[in-house]
Amino acid sequence: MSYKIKSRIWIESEDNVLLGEGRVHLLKAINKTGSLSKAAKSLNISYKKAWQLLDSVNKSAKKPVTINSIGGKGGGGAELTDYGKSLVQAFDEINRNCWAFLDKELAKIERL
Amino acid sequence: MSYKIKSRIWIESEDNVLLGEGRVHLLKAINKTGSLSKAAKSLNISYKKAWQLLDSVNKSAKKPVTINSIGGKGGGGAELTDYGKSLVQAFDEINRNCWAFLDKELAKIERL
DNA sequence: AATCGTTATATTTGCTTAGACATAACGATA
DNA sequence: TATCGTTATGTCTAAGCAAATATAACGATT
Repeated sequence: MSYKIKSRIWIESEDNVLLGEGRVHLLKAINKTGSLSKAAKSLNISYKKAWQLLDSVNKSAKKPVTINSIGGKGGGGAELTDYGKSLVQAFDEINRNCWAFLDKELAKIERL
Repeated sequence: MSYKIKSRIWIESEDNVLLGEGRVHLLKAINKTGSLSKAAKSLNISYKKAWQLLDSVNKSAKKPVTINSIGGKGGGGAELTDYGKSLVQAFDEINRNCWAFLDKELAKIERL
């Protein structure tokens, strides 16, 4: 009962990271705010870091994860593609399943 | 097929880390060499880092994980207790099971 | 009591990484 | 064509963390 088991999972393609917890948080924030800069602010990370993360996600994904537009109405913005939304959903599901799985496994330590 | 899913798991008690991959590597090396300093060398980490890791393990464990002796024949040494050995074994098993579990889950991403 | 290799611990040095700052490019709208 | 808020990118500084260095304490063996 007194121990907690924790995990971090991430998905790589080649040697780039496609998705991890930070990247998924960012994608969710983009979906909520419609803009990369607003998403960065809401997560309290610098715009640059957010941009680098998003760039790396789009570069290692098979299909575009976001559509980014520069200039125009409101200066531009970013929004998730359907593919991006389903990636986020799948990652969350895997993560939740992993936690549940590990919680069961932890018993092997508790009973020692 | 082109994506890989990776994970790191660790076990906490209160807010100290009991076991993680680095700590388990260290425990295995101690078991092999019979000494903390030799274990550190074999893992290419500084003695100080090794000592800090081991100290934190022993502080957060319910029972002693290693027996460390200072001075005496050969200057001293460190060896795993039976409890320590079974902790290492259990952690390895959980880790392997987690990998297998996640490999199956990855299909949810591949088929998007 | 002198030796030896170890555990145990503090201090300082260096390096990688994150953050702050600055600025260019863009295009719809007015 | 001037404005505006955004995306996109470079540079420089700061800070946190890892590594290197130094040294004390220890006790069986000789």
